[in-house]
Amino acid sequence: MSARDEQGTDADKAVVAGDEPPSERVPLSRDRIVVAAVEFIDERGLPGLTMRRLGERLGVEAMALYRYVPGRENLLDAIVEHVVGELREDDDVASSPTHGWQDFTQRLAHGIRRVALRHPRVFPLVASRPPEAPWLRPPLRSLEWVEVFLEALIEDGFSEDDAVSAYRSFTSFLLGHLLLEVAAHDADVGPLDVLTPDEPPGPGALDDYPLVARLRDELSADHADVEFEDALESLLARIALVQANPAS
Amino acid sequence: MSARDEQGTDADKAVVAGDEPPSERVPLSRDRIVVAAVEFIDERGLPGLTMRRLGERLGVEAMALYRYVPGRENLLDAIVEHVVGELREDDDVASSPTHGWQDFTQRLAHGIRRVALRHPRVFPLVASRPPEAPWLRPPLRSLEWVEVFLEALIEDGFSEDDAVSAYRSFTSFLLGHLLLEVAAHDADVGPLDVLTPDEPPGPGALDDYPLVARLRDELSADHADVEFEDALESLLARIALVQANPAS
DNA sequence: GGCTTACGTTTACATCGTAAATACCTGCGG
DNA sequence: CCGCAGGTATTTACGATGTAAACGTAAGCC
Repeated sequence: MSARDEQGTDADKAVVAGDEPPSERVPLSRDRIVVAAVEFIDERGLPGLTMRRLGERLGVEAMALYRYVPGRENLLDAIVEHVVGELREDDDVASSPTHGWQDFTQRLAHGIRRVALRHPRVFPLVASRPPEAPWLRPPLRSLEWVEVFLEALIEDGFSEDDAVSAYRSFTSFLLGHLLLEVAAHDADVGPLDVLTPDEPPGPGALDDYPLVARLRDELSADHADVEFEDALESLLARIALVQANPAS
Repeated sequence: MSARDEQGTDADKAVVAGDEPPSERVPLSRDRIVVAAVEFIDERGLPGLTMRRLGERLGVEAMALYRYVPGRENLLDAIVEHVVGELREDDDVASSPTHGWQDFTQRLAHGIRRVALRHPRVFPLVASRPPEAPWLRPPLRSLEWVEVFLEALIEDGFSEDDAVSAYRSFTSFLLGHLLLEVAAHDADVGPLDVLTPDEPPGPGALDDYPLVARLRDELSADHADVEFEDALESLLARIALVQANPAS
């Protein structure tokens, strides 16, 4: 899946560039399908995605997709891979650590956060699809990133075990924060399509919960930015401790 | 799920066996349905749960369920509520904080972890069902627990804003850790039923990722217990900082 | 022309959630 | 005993979904 797969979306470009005048239907391709599927979920949510509707969006019958995608489950995997793959095109995230592990992991975290916020309705999929291997922990589900993460720490003097343990903390942190951030922003992985989110809880519903009632504004407020920053900083500080003090 | 449910299809037998002479068929009930559904997911995974199969397990046609449950989506919500509700029956988790916020939140965290580990295939549902209100952050999706959490902190001198912010950190932490722990232990929210987990990655697949290859044992190792402990402790320490120093 | 090959469509089927109508008690007043 | 009323479960039915299999169709090549 490398030699020929740039042909996907860019097949269009080649055509637009205008080599071949007659009968120019862009043929389907795995890449075009996946991209369309991501757009679809961004717009209408995961539960709305069906093979037939996706085909429709591509001007094609559902069954045509099966030439490029073995089935729906596989398509979902491909979607996850594609979205996580956007990290590679993020110039703020170095593909190899050049300014130390803190700089690198900071950038990596923010890069993933950008992905999550760009595709809030896809992210739960990234979070919950069963990983292919135990070491591919969401949301960092790609061998490349695991490798480079470990490399960054070990190069900076972490023991191997400490690097692995940092990797675990890092992914847990990202997963929890981003899943909740994204859920606040939008989400619905489960139910139907746009399903009205129920009226704001009936008055009196909070009567037995005075603190929640009193703090509901603050509880609903969106401080995701600074919270992410603070928690990330604190996590990295904690990780740094074990590096400075290899005894523990 | 204990005294009488080995029955299922043969509620008749119990009757024939003749304990209670007249009219002793256990009637269906919302609770029986939810309990059966949780068991079902525990055994066969979320994707295997269909109305028909659940009916079958209860010795009943699918449509019978609709008298007690408005539909599948509602059932899923009820499942989540039920499972989170198990917290109330956990004697190690105080229903109101009596030994200070640290003790309380520690116990709460461990209680939720116990729930997650008891129902690893249900937990992703707890994590990903769209919350009813922005302040009901998974996995603490119940007004009661939010209220008592805030109460614990505020009673111990936290400002209201600090309590809310601690609540946020706490839930993010739990969600990330438990989701990943549970995913390692089992999981599959997405695909079909028991779907073999693919053979251990073909040899040579890791050739380009020497660190991952070298560390794969450590990467697959299960240190969830101590990791959870350490991370929780560190989180609580961080939270304690802001309490001790209300300036920041 | 007639092949082959690539791509998309048609048709078909099992399974799903669920609406509506129906059948099956079981206890009641006559 | 009758019928009958209300609750409970079943039957039947429909539209939507994922996907297997067969079929059409068009382009390139001999």
